[in-house]
Amino acid sequence: MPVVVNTTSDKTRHRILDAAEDVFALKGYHDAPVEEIGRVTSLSKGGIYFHFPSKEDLFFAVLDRLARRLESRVNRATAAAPTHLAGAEAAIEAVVNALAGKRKLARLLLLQGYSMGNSFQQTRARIFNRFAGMIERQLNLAVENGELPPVDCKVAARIWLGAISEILIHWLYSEGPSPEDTLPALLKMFVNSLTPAQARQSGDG
Amino acid sequence: MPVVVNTTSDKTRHRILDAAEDVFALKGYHDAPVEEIGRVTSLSKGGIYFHFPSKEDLFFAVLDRLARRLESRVNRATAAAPTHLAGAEAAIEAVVNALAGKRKLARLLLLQGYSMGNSFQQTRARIFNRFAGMIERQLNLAVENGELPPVDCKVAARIWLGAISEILIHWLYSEGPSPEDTLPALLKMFVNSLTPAQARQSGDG
DNA sequence: TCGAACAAACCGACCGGTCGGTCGGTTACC
DNA sequence: GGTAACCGACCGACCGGTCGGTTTGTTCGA
Repeated sequence: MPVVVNTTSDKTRHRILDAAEDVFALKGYHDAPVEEIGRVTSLSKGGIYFHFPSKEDLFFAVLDRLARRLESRVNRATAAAPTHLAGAEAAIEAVVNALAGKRKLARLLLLQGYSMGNSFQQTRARIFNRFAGMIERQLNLAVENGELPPVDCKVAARIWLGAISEILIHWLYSEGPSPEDTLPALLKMFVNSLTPAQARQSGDG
Repeated sequence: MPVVVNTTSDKTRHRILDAAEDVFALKGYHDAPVEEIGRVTSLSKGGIYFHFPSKEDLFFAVLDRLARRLESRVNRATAAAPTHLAGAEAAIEAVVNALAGKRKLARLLLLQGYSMGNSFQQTRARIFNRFAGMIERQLNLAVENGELPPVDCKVAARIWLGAISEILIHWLYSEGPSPEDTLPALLKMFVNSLTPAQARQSGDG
């Protein structure tokens, strides 16, 4: 039942993906010559092209693998949550935690994805849409379940996806503390944003 | 007092910036040959290079001009707001409104730089930091003024900058309705996120 | 056990095209 | 006649992709 195929070829394929992940993450699409991926793999350019039809395809394969891994991690986190709202929080937390420790992967997923130019945009959109969808689904369930008042879940999911993305990107440059430290504040605002505000007393400061 | 210099040269410089704005916005940095900017300007490649030392410099000049314009627009909006919290809202609204009507500029500011490679990241960070700072300042004032309870204004500003950025990017891809339509929902969540939530009743659905 | 036969995996020189940047020269204007 | 503005042919580097050829591994018949 498991799809066991060509062992040798498969192993090499993964070696190439690993190397490409490193090189693309570090240099971006255009500044990463295929030859360099070959160097890291101890393979020639021809060897790479034996396994992948083009540089673009290789790049897409790297991103897809990464997104799939992250996605399953998020799914596990949401499944373990006691409520749907907690599931949404867990989803956000999972993404941040997964990328906070790994600058390389964060760079790849959040920045270098754009580096290919216009032809890549659909893929970026697809990946981000998938994650937005995961948050949105949790929020919808939370609303149906009465955990939340009716809110625009589509917009909310997009907002918070953007929020964590920007937090992570900023961390990538700023060399500041880990974004995991800002998680409590972020999650608090997240929940607050979805629940009606208390009647505010007029300013007294 | 205003720096009036070389009229001829200055005019051409602006013509080049205008053309570059178009071409870069449409094609992205990497896929926009300098010659094409020349074609639009009715100038030769050499003519371009007489006014700008490199393609990178030209691109940065385009971005700077755009960011500066947007910034002054935001400043005007915040200055006109009755409270500091309203100022923060106005800042967000101003950015969205400014870019919602102009796909071209939004693409340029939010996407097309990345194909330049890593040297773009610093500029991206600088621009985003400026806008985050503008929001943060308003929030700090609002807190000082008692319009808001104490919140982590740095994190909040970054979050909401990311939110509007992602909303706009998604709109750029999705060809959906204008992001101005999501503004009410967005601003409501924005204010809610900064104010303590009502005691929530336990789920009853 | 050997080795012929075949294919999968891999090599790396090379091609073709692109494009940033240069530079000797020309034009326009004072 | 001097200078700022501009031209455009050209250079050189880079790099994705190709392809004829070599190596490695596997199969199978004698």
